[in-house]
Amino acid sequence: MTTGTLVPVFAALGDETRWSILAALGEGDASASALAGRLPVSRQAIAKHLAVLQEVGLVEPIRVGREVQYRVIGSQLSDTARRLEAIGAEWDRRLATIKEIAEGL
Amino acid sequence: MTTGTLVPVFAALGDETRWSILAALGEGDASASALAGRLPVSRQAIAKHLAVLQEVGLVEPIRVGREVQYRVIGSQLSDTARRLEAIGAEWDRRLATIKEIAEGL
DNA sequence: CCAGACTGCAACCCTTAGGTTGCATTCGTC
DNA sequence: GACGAATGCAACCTAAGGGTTGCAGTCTGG
Repeated sequence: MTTGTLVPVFAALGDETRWSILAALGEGDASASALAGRLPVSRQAIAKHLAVLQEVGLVEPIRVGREVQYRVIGSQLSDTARRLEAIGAEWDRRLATIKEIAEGL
Repeated sequence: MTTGTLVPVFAALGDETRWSILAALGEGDASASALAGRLPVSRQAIAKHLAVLQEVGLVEPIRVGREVQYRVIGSQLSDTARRLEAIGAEWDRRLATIKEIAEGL
């Protein structure tokens, strides 16, 4: 079972505030300050969340003038989904095998 | 964006020890006590993790004699993967749209 | 029926994670 | 070149999460 760098991604996705940030970024790229205007948390809190998201490759920073805007990397979500799907399928397959054995096939 | 009950699942999947438990359960159903024999944590710690995993539907308890064995629900993993995939695709689509607009198509 | 094993509950410890405020710094824009 | 807006850094607070130990309860299996 290669979980590899997968767990930190899930940890990053396991926070409501970060999903709010991702959702807000879905409306278009935005800086930490801009996001702070739309979400009920401070700019610094958002900066920390963005750091976490960037760490696991869910978001990328883009300098625009004196701002640092962030963009969601959708492919990382898709990639993570595929890896999770593979694991889920693996478990289904394994359980099916166990079931067959139990039923004496 | 309907994240619904998705976030707690990711939170549950964002812990290495819980993946160890899931991996161990992949070898076959097992009780908290049995798992404690294979993993470097106490039975009670494992019991807590199992409670979390059960809470989000990743695992189900099965009484066998005086034991309570746990089984991985692979379909929940697959289901979560599909929902994540859908979100990732949505983002890709949206970014593509933004890109087209930016390029003046 | 009784001993032993397994589960369940509770209290407690410690670290981390999410959040805040405040200040320093950088870097465009005018 | 200076002002202002934005970022970055640091200290701090609090709650929650992962872990432990200990004990009570329950229930099977011989």
